[in-house]
Amino acid sequence: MFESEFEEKMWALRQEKLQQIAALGAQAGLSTLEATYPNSFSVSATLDQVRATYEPKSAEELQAEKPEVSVAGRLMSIRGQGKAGFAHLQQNGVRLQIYVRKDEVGDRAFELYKLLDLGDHIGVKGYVFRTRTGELSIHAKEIVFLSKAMLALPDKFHGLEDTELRYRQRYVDLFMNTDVREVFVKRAAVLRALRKFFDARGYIEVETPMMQPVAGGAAARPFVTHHNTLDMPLFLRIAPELYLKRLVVGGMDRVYEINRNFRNEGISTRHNPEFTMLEFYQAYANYWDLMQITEEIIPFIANEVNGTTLTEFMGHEIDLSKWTRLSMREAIIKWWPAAAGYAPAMSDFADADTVFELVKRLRTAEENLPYVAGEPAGKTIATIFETLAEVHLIQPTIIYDFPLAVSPLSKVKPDEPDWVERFEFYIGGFEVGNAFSELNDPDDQRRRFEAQLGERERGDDEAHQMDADYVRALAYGLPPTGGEGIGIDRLTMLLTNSRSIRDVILFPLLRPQAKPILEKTEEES
RNA sequence: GGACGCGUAGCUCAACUGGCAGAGCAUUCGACUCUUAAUCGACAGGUUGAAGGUUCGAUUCCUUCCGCGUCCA
Repeated sequence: MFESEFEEKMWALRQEKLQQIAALGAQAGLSTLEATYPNSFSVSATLDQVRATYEPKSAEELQAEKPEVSVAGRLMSIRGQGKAGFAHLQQNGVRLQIYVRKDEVGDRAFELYKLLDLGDHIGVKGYVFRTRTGELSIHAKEIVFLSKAMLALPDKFHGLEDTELRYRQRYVDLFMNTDVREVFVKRAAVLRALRKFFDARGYIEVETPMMQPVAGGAAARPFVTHHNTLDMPLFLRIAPELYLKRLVVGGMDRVYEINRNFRNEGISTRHNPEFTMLEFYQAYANYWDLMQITEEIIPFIANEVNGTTLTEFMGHEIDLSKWTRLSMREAIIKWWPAAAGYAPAMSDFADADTVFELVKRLRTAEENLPYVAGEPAGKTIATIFETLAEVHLIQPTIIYDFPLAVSPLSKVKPDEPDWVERFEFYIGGFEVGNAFSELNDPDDQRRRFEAQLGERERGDDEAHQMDADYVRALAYGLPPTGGEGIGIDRLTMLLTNSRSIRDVILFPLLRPQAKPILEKTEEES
């Protein structure tokens, strides 16, 4: 069925128009298919190129030259004028006006012009000129029909504004809202800039399994699937981390991967179940080196994508070249709420009892702090940090030194065995990246996995699983290595001032719609 | 998972305290050979997200469900 009677009628009407277009084509010796759904059209330039070439020229210059072009695009506006008419073609988000006169294109082409609807694709041959109001246009000498829009376009002035419809019918969103197109052009520029950065520094781009027998490398619940022939369960990866470090063991000293991760958790303006992550690993580097690289790569990408390190995000002016570094403990102290009494001292983070005192003080201050009795103190500290500090981290900030308890893959600090050489960086009030000196002691790694299994039994289904083969890989010797992950969707949000992660993902996950959009059941003899 | 908000024509939106469901764009027909949110004239377009309830009467009030959004966890 159609969405409505309206759509069904329109579809039928446009089928009739196609038949009339076929009849016009037949007069020129074209078959019905050639006239209604031709399989190519030869253009001499894109609309963008026509603009770039002729925009600098005056009306007089163009009048003298009458440069001939052949262009194609989608009709986005049509203004009839009796025996003439104007229309706008759009291609790749760029519009160009065409001018059609019956006495110039002939009776048959003008008949065709009158059969055109908004959304149709046509080819136009003619010469470039300027209208009386100065708009660069193409004076048509020939019109070629290329493809019909069977459905009505959204309001030509307001476009498609309904958020749900924009996500569900991104194909409409993209041609109606050119700023949406711009976001995804920038997203592509982000990926290009990342590859440029790493390729120039001797990193090798690799692809590791998306389907893994053990989903490791992060704290998250995985999606489960099944391989029929092998009759085995598989998990969509939550991170490529453990495979990339296997590659460093294998002697690929510098590797990076840009690919999708899948996490079976909630959806929000910052979370989509599948998202794109960059991870890179560098042998003989530690987390201090990674901080250095982070402070280089973010401004580099901003410059490549936007031509500036300044970005406007949700009303904040952010300079991606100016960084602050704070340890996690310093950040908690800095943003300790006055209502919870005097700020903690460094020694308050030392053991479970003093950390629990902090929890009690925050509870009296009515801070909404998730806390599970019996959880490791380090986990509590990390939660306190997220609760108190995260929202303040608008300007680029590196938060370093994480509790061992929430970092099963990081190397401990030599002088503080409960803390690890790990940092996350925050921009715009959310986490963008995560990095650490990689744990490379296989015995220690095995013990950490076993501790995680304990957490899992305690009910934490995000705790890490045992990956025995990864431990075996480490046993062949992983050099001292630094590794980092950067969330590409979130980085793109920052560079495009997008409030929701769904605005930087072409097809964000939505619940299936109750009504089918267009389930054509018409019996076609 | 929780709180709040939204859902009316293909699109963008109205509809007062519960009283005949409307407009613009798009579509259809007509006029117009430099228009650009073209203009002018005429026509058509509705299961008000779904189901139930209150009421003489529900787009409006109530309940449940569906979808989306924002904030929180």
